[in-house]
Amino acid sequence: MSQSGDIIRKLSKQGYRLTPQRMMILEVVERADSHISAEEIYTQILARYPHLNISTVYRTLELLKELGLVTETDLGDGRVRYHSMKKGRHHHLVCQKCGAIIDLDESVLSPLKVALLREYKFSADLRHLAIFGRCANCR
Amino acid sequence: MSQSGDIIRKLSKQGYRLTPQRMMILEVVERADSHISAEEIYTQILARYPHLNISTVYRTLELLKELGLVTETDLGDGRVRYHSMKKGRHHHLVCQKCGAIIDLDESVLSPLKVALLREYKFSADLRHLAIFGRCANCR
DNA sequence: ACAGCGATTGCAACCATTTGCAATTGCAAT
DNA sequence: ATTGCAATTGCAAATGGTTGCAATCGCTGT
Repeated sequence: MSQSGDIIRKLSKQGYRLTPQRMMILEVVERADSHISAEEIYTQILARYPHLNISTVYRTLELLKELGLVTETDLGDGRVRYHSMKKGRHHHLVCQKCGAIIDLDESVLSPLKVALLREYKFSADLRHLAIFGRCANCR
Repeated sequence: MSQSGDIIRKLSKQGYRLTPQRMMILEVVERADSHISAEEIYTQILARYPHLNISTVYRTLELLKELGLVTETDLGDGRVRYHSMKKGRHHHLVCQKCGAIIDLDESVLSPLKVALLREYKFSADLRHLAIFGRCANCR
């Protein structure tokens, strides 16, 4: 964790405490192959360290979101998934028929972001979106 | 309910049954001032007609969504809200600081829809979106 | 090293929504 | 009008996530 120092500083600078639970949760999210659910984070940590409650996982993920370290997205499978911001921004197209998930570059949404800013003076938080619809094969 | 005929035909044509519960739920959604929650639909009907279960409300709303009669949207207050399709399409900008909700014309999202169709051959279902961020006053 | 205080955690209860299943009911054929 | 059967409902349990509160713990100043 060469980058932990940054995060530790970021936390303590804003008056947040560095607890073992927080460190482990952040570590699991950063290590994760890709999008990981709260339950998955919870059971992974519990296997090695039994002093953790699921509500702490949710509260910590909320904090990491506010600090801009993770993003969340709902791919439509009844649970929210989290993703380390360090691993790059992107979005998803989710086919409602076959379930295919197509990754989408951030740039596709920049015109929308610009339009909302210009026409409504609204700064949209389009960090990690899931857009539902039908893929090429399912129409 | 001058339009009920349409809906009744639409239901029975596809093998769905016309139950009193369904009729009342649809009626309440169509009558509603604007975006209404499942719980609100449930209690409104229960006041006059006691044979209704909340899970029937959810299942009926799911059906009405599939038939294109209602849309749902999550304005970030921990419950999903429903809206009659007959009352026009629109989207919402939700300010995460002050909670302001700005209504958005459908047209703002058409360039995105076109781009996704052209570049990804993906037909996006952008029926009733909530976009989160910061409004003009809160930046 | 220790005390004090506020931040954080665990716990249990709660909330909105979904699901499996048996009982009921709408509707088509008779 | 009656029957048969699949669609629908009600119920109760389960799911993912949130919250209030008392107990605990990290950090700052001594």
